[in-house]
Amino acid sequence: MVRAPCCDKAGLKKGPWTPEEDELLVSYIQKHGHENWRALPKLAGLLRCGKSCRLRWINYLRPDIKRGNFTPEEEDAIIELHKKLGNRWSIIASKLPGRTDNEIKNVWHTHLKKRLNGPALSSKRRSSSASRKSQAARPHRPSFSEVSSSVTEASTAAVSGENNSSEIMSWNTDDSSWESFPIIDESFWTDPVQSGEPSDSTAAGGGSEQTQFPFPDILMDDMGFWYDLFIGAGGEMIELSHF
DNA sequence: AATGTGCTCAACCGCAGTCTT
DNA sequence: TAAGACTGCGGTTGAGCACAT
Repeated sequence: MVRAPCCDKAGLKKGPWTPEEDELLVSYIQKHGHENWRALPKLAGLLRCGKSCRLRWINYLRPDIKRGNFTPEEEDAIIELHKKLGNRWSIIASKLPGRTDNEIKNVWHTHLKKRLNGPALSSKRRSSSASRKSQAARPHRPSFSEVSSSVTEASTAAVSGENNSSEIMSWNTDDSSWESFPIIDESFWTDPVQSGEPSDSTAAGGGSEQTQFPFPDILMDDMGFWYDLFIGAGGEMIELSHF
């Protein structure tokens, strides 16, 4: 085989990422994208394996990560989707804009599972992340804007959290450019009008306990294929994909 | 104030599927 | 077609924090 041998772990750093490493990673991806994770750390000057870089980017440095606590609507969505899909966290995450599979997995194991199975949360902790007063002593967890603003201010001026912008940036690997998308704020989860009234199909069943929320709805067709629908801005149903 | 316990979450590990040569 | 490289996913772990005693 012509390819280089698999990840040589000797000398590669592990553990929490430093702000300097974050900056290197963001800076590199801004300029070159992330087509080859394995080669990326070397090219970016990082002593990390590609896997670690990918994880860091996907879970924390990506510009479209939604920060903050999970809303009750999001939690309900996770529960509903988990009923249908099981532990397919990446698919569940794809239905919750701005949330990562890792984050959802954590919330499920530490919070939602207990809410479903057992008695209410212990008296010691009544909310998950909401009760955390400070993250200061934790490993550095910067926002994308925090990292990228020190890299190239111009390219990230509209990133979430800055300038009260209503857009987030996303790297398009097809044409190696940044794309902007509307920010989905808290009201997205709580205001059904904003994202279009869900069709009757999700609310049908008169008085059923089925949660009504503006997420893609997972359905199974006659052939046994799962597919999902997303409620468009005008309330129309948009089929996204089969899986 | 000190200690113990439980919780959170960032990050790692290993596996499986896909891709490339 | 086979073999190895690469990517993505789910499970798990452990450091550090909050809260109770």
